Parts: sequence; structure tokens; C-alpha cells
Amino acid sequence: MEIQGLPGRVLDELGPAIASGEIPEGAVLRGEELEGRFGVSRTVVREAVRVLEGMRLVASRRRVGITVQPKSLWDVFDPMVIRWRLAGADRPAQLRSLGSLRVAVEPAAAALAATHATDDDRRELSSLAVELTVAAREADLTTFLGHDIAFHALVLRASGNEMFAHLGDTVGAVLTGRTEYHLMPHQPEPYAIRLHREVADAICGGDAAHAERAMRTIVTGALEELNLQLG
Amino acid sequence: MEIQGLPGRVLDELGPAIASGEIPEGAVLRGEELEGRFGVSRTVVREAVRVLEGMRLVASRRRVGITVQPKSLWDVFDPMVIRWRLAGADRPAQLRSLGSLRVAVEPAAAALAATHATDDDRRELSSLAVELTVAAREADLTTFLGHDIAFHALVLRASGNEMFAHLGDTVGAVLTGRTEYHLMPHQPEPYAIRLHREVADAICGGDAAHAERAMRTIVTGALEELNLQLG
DNA sequence: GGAAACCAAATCGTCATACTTTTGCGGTGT
DNA sequence: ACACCGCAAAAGTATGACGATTTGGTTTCC
Repeated sequence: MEIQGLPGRVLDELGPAIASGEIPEGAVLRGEELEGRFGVSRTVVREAVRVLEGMRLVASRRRVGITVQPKSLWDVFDPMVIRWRLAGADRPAQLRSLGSLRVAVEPAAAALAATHATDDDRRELSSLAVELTVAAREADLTTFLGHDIAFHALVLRASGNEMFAHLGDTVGAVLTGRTEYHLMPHQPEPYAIRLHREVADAICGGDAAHAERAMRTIVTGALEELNLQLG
Repeated sequence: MEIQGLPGRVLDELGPAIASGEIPEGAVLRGEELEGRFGVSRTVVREAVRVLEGMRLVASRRRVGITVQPKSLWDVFDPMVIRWRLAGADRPAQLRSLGSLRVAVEPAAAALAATHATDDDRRELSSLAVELTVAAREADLTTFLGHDIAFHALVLRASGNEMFAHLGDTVGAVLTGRTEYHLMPHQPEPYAIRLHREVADAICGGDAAHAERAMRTIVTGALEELNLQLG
């Protein structure tokens, strides 16, 4: 799901450098300079820069060059920007922002899912909840992570709201990052697991209020844990 | 805040055509065809297409052309995509999605603002609330809309969460669209106005729960009104 | 007759180059 | 000190040439 070819390669290097703050706000790059730095032609550099411009990471102006925009203008919802920031020095801030977003969105999505989910969704949700429980009991963190991601993505998708649905990948990235960087307990808490089952049961039973409450407990717990770990 | 030059012009025509569904999913465009259609060179077409590719609206593949991606892959949080969809045939669906998003995010933002807002924020919020009241009493819809947008944007910004803050413009676009298309009462409801004052007072007083509750009443009301109007 | 291998055309991808347009900066003159 | 003017630097655009790759048909061989 990446941009292909040479512009993609330029992007993969330039994007993270900017998103992580390595190239600071206000810095000015020249197209010619980038050509040399990456050993590609003008065409390629220009296309990569155009994409960064679409994300509002940079602005290109005649006679001056390609200037890195202030962070406040960045498209912070762009999946690439989120990935780049999660991978770089901005990771703590990005995790915090996403944590709050999850607290806002996921309970609402769970409530909607309770009334909008298809029968297939409900079945899959139930089975994910039990597999989650099994993986947790066996302390199989990799399998657990996969099912956890699938669970949250499914709830978001089952909400029937396309915007919520698109946060699935982002939430997945958060969960992955949290595990990779050891920002969560090495063994999933039994209480959190039970809450997942509760969410699944409530959604299957059409109990929106209960699903919302249980999901809110999950995500606020995750946010508190995060704030604890990050100080 | 637009992309400049010829690629921008191509984008302004091609983007809405795709986002509105006028060019359907799976449709295939050829670069050369676009050159003729817009009377510009390959360079320009390619850069515009790259930006659309960055938004996941299209994918460009050798020997086949530029194919419009299924809607489920679009970056539905991209401000340009949102604007294009709001302007086109997808407006109802887009308004519904954004309505649910507001219900999820704005109460959370209000709660955060109650503890994170600066003194300047609180002052400005208060003054916006009274100006809002005045404009509503005088039935000055244009001024009211401006203050309403500023109010919600300020709450989102004062939350201290950069992702919430970036939804300010989007919410502004929703409110503008709602007014333009006469999807709201021609005169603001006094009850809704009072709730805005309540939100402002709660945030100024640091009462997070109260701010959240009042804001939730506002946005759920707006969503219900929307569902009423759209059937 | 069917399947596998092969070939050719179509289309994007990349590069090199020349020309155009904008604009910041410095110099010049009052 | 101020305003004006011109130059040069940088991005913007256009075009021609070539390379890479994928698709789809065609041929060839069991």
C-alpha cells in the first residue's frame, strides 16, 4: 500500500526526516540539492515533493525553494504522516494524540456497531474475543497482538461509519508500536481481556450503552497506562 | 492554502470528479488522455496524479493506466477529499460521517479544554459565546456562522490535542455546508445557543464533565437535525 | 485441442534539456 | 532614508528520447 518507484524511495527518506523533526520547521531545501542527495532526476524529486506538499509538510515557492511548514499545518491524519511520526522522535506525542483520539472514537464506534453490525461482523467479533482470550492465557504476545488489532479494526468497521473504519489501520499501528516499544505490560491484563469479551457480547446483543461503556474502559485504561509509561 | 500552478488546476477538476463519483471506481484514465483534456504537459498531469495517488484516490500502473481506487481505500480524512465530497454528490454521506465524528470528538475535546485551555483561550471562548448570542438574537446568520465556526474550532484547539485541533477546519466546512444548503433552521435555536454559553462557562470554570455533557448535547442535536433533514 | 512459452504493443517511469515565470535581493539614484 | 529598477536564482512547464513492465494475443509443442 505504498507509493511505488523512485518517488516512493525519496518519500520514504524525506518524509520521515521531516516528520520526525530531523529537518526542522522553516528549513529550506532546494530541488537541485535533493536531486544530488538521492541521485535521481528532477522529475522524481518534483513528484515526491508534490506529495509532501499534498500532506502540507512542505510548501514550494519560486525563487526561495522548498520550505518545511510549521507542524501546525501538517495533515496529522494522513496515515503516512502518522507512521513516520510514530517511527521517529515524535513518537511519544503521536501516541498521546492517538490515545485521546481512541478514547473519543472507539466508544462511539462500539455503540454504533451494536446497532449497525452485520451478523457476520457479530460472529467474527465473538470468535476474535475468544481467540484473544486464549492467546492471552498462553502468553502468546504475537498472536494476541494480531487478534487485538483485528478486534478493534472490526469494531470500527462494523460501526458503519467510513471515517471510523479508516482509523482501523491507525489503531493497529498504535497497538503494534506499543507492543514493539514495550509500552504495555508484558502479559495482557486479565481485566482488559474480560472487557474485550464484554464489548463483543454487548455488540452481539445490541446493547449499545454497554458496548460503549466497556470500550471506554478499555481505551481510557490504555491511555492511562501510556501516560504512566511516558511519564 | 491550495496547491498552486497548473497541477493545482488539474487537481481542482479531477479531484472533485473522482471524489463525487462522477468518475466511478475502477475507471481507467490514461495520462495522455488527461494531457489533452486539460491542455497541459505530461509533467503537470503526472504531478497531479501523484497527489491523487497520495490520497489513495487513484493508483497508477504500467501498461494499464490510472485506475480509480475503490472508495474504501480513500484517505477520507484528507481535507481536500472531504471538501470535494462535501461539494459533490456524496455530500449527504459525508455529512453523516462527519456528524458522527463530531459526536465522538467534540465532547472529548471540550472535556480536555476544561483542563488544558490557556487563559487567553478561556477569555476568547467567553467573548465568542456572547457574540454568538448577540448574532443569533439579531438573526444575523452570516455573523453567527462565523462565530459558531470560531467557537468550535477554538474548543478543538484548546483541547491541546493536535489531532483534535486539525478537525477545526473540517468542522467549519460542515457548518458552512449545513448553512449553505439550508440544512439547519433558518434561525438558530435559543436552546442551542444557551448550550454554547454553557460549554464556554464550563470550560472557563474547569468543569470538564459539564463541558463534555453540554457539548455532547449540541453535537447530538446537530446530528439528529441532520438525519431529520436528510431523511 | 489444450497448455505453456513467447513475442509485441501499450503505457507508465525516468532522464536530460531547454525555455518560462516569478520573486527576492542588491544596487542605484534621488 | 526611501523608492525604484534590474538581475539572477529558483521553481514551473514543455518536450523528446529511452527504459521497464505488464498485458494479451499468438505461436508452438505436446
